[in-house]
Amino acid sequence: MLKSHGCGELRGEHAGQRVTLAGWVHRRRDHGGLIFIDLRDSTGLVQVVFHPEEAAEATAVASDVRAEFVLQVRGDVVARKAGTENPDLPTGAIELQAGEATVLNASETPPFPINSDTEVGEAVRLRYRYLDLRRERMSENLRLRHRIVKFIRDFMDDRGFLEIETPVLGLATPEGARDYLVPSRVHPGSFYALPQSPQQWKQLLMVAGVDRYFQIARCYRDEDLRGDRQPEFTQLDVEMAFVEEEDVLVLTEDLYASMAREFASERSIPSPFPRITFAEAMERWGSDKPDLRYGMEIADLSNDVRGTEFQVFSRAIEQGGRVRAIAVPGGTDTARREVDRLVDMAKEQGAKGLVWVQFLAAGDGASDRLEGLTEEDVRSPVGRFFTPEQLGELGTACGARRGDMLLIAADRDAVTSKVLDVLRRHVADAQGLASPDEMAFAFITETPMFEFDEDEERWSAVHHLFTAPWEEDLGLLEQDPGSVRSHAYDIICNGQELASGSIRTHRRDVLERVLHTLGIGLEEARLKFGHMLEAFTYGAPPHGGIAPGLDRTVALFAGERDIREVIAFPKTKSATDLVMNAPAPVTAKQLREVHIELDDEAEEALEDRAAPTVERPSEAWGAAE
RNA sequence: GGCCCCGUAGUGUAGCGGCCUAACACGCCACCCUGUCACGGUGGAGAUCGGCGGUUCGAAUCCGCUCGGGGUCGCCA
Repeated sequence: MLKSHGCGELRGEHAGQRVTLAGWVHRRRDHGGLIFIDLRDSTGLVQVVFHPEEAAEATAVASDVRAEFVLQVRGDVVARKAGTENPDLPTGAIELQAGEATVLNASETPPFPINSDTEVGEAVRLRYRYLDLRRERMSENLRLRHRIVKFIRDFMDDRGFLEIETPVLGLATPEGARDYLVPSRVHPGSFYALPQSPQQWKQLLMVAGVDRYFQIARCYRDEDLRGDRQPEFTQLDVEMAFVEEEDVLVLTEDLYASMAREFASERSIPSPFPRITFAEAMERWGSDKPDLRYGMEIADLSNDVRGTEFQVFSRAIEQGGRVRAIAVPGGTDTARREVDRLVDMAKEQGAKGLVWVQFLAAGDGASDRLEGLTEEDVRSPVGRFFTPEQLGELGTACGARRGDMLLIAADRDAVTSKVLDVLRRHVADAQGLASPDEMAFAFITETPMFEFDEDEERWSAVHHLFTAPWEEDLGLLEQDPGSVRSHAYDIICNGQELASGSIRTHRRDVLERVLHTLGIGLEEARLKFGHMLEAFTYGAPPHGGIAPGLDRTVALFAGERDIREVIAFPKTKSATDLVMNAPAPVTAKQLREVHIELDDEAEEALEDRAAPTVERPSEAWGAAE
């Protein structure tokens, strides 16, 4: 080894020892004689002192060294002189008196500072990801991710789960996301698909008699990206045989509660995790993944406004919709411009409009209840349709006080839910209502089995087609698919879905009826799912599972908003890798081998293909090899 | 695929028709400084404003296209 200790490991008790360290020059403080260097490696930082009188050669080396040079130093660990300790540093009680120093490698000045957490543009960070990962925040995220993965492996192992790898080269699936395809050289015209998840493999493992399976599995989806979506991401894939919904939920709660204790002991979690049905979540928050850290629940005002002459409300109700609202605390202070913005946001979500009512704050000491309101106490575009008392009653129904603002939407439930959910989250964000010290876990259960796809005019599976419908709803499968409940469930936290799973249909007859409802004919089913249908005829055990998103889970514990911050080498929004510059064209020979021909669009795109925007000084260097 | 935002020295920002011969901070280079730890001091180098085209007497500033990054809706679980 080129070093005897990690830089960050040294403590007072090491004083007097002779050690060898190796690491990067984090920062250099040259006093024109005496030189201090903060040496950094994966374990942390330590201060190295170079005394010109005691180690002239080493000091000469130190004076030529620059940021990010790789340096090896041999010397004595000494307690710092009284008054020169640094309490901000774990190693601040001691320092290394350099005896010898060797430059193991020089470094160009990095494109952005490694030794400070200055904000740097995404593109530059991704282009030089290996340098970005050297920075404290990123290296801590990598470390946390490792600890979480290790924790999960130990946790699953303790409970008798077997980690089994499944193929990456598989079969394209007709349902769900777009597949990444891999052309076959040996079978001209045929393609593998990268797995969107190991869903079918893990169910086959259940048929194989593996009672308890898990895998830290990479999944691939060729869809447009977001801050919380990458083309390749990682799931903790879990499946169990001979279980019911309750068993999976209990395991999942145990896992997340344990992780929260281990990695976020300072944050509060609910115990037990609330169970909320899908229908209740939509009713109270308009979302299947509500942020439960704050209130502003949706109230149904339909009965209060049923007979109103304000047609926006009455007509919406006549047409089968409802009038629903949330009360924004302190919303009366909202500037007119911001209120207009809320109206625009509502329209973007498909609402025809948004009615708002502001209840002006009462004078000092007066009650803030919505009683005895006068014209002056209320501000609203629909003021002339309602008396102040009527508006006050609407407000009271929403739990509003004086000073608050009602946001009222009138439409089909699908629209009002979506609109009020977006507004609720927006307002909470703007007002900082969500406490960072809270992790509001909850399960969402009784998810509908199907939803109607308006575009394709057919039913599609909300979770996926192997999900088991409720036994008591089986009769509705053909007549009223929309009201069939399923044994699909999600675990959510702070407005994010962390995992979803289900009890599967292990019976072939039920699976065939589900396929029928989805409009997948027997012939097509045999072609795409024949292996599953077949496997289920050989004594498939009842089984079910769940698949937590690992990236989101780590991001949650790391306090990161964006899963890119917890992935070592993420891709940009356009699914490119800025480090390697992938994807890239391949040679004509490679294309011929896999029997692929480019169309005109592809040829044109290759001609216009932009040179890398960021200069690559190292390219000439690489080309010489 | 639609809509929106951004693109100025190495990094982060300012400038938003002529005052820009492009400013500031950090970084970088040189010199000075023996106890600092975001060390300090003095001096200096460094961008023609992502690219292309247009408007204008005049463009970093306005317009169009394009490339790249990001957000959002669709898509995706």
